[in-house]
Amino acid sequence: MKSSHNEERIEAYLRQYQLADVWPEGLKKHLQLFRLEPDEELCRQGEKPQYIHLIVEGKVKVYTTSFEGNTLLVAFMKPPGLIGEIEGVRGWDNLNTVTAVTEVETIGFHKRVLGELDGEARFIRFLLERVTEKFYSKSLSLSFNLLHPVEVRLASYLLSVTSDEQAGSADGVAISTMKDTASLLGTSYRHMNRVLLNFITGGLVKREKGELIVMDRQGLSRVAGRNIYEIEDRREEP
Amino acid sequence: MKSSHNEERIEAYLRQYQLADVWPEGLKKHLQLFRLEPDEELCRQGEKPQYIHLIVEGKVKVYTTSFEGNTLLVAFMKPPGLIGEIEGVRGWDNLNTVTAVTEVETIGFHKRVLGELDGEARFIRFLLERVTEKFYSKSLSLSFNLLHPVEVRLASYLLSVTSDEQAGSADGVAISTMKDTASLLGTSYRHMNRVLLNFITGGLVKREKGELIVMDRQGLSRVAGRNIYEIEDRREEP
DNA sequence: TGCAGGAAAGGACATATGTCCTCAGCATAG
DNA sequence: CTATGCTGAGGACATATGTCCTTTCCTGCA
Repeated sequence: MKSSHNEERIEAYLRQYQLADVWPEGLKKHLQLFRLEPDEELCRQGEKPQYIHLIVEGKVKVYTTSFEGNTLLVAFMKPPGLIGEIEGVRGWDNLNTVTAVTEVETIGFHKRVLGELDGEARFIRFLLERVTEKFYSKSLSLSFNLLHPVEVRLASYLLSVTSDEQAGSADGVAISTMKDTASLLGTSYRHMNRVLLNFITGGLVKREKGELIVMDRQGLSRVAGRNIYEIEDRREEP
Repeated sequence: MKSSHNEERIEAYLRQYQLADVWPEGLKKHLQLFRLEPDEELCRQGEKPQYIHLIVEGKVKVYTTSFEGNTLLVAFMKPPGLIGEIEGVRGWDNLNTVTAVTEVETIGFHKRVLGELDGEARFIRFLLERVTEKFYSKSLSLSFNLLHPVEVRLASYLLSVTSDEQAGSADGVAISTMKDTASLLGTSYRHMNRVLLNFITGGLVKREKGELIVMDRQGLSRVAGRNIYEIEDRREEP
């Protein structure tokens, strides 16, 4: 993870996401720009968090490991998502592990700065709104897991890890990572394989020298219902 | 649901839960004391929320109904839990239905008052902390559901609905409500019955003229592992 | 008294998923 | 080139859970 202080780009991002007037002036001088390669770790469950990050570019995945050792996919997050704010506010250790799926850029500041912002009602209000939003997404994604079979979750997952970027072209997932994927989805590798076989039979995906190629996004979407792992904006009601 | 303006009791409660200095003065004159009988509804999923409630007495259960019609137990909540603050902050409709398990008292204020508190950093900060806490509990309880069989969830549930109050004495649950219970636990009545049969065989509970009697809390606890539906305080790290 | 109808219990079977094991293919050391 | 060992695919079986149906029992009403 590399960091820099490129102020223009930071400013540009803040403006892009309309945060320029929410973030207190006193905070701005502490902001850093971070950059991660795919698979790089932004933070790890159980460790003391150092920075609070705003994702401004790319996509990360958030997962958690249970006491028994199972891992569980919590969410994918895209701009303008916050990472580490809950732990930062509470002084907890990280609840989740976050890794980059694509190339990622974040704007971060050290959690120590949070202490200086106690009086900044506006910023705290901003945090509050983000946390409520996250709460909602988490509710949604976990009940999604609870209420849908692996087939649906896997379809949803495949759509998430391969989406947009090269929209038209065939988009591969390394099979070597599929083992982790299985546990991320809360199932066994064996079972995922079974489900995968169905997808292959149905022409939705195909295996090709160590990669999994999505052939039919439409078809996968049909299986997935709504692609619930993605965190979207939720409109406010008037 | 009955409401009153008994200021002394409200004050006493606020002091009891050490909230007297957090809640802005301007808010205090809007506070009302609510009282609910068992099974009474505090709020219903999908409706526009009117009040934000602080539970000061008794226990409520929080559940959600999915698009497909399955209901899912989200949590039990005891003092000093907040209800409706997330929806209130965001202007959403209620995400969950909340009903009283025991007799319940809450301190509530109309959500309209929230708008007047925008500048009250301290109170917003208070809300923020509650929401993060809730976020944590929700994470825990939903992954609990996801990672444990019905047997464990049912044991946990039985401990929750019958707990403390009459600690020693046999404590009954109406079987007629067990159908709802099944769907609250995210399983079918049929399956719950199967599990129940095991409990009965094992002497953990017994059936008796329309009631289910917990015979062996110890034993149930052993099955439940940690009784996860209860929302406890989570200590902050220094 | 006897019957319709509903609630509770549980039987039978199907499906979803987990665990353990085997087998084939490939890579790499010797 | 062959032995060794790993990785990925998939077979066999067990378990957890869902769906549908039948039986039993009670209750209110004709």
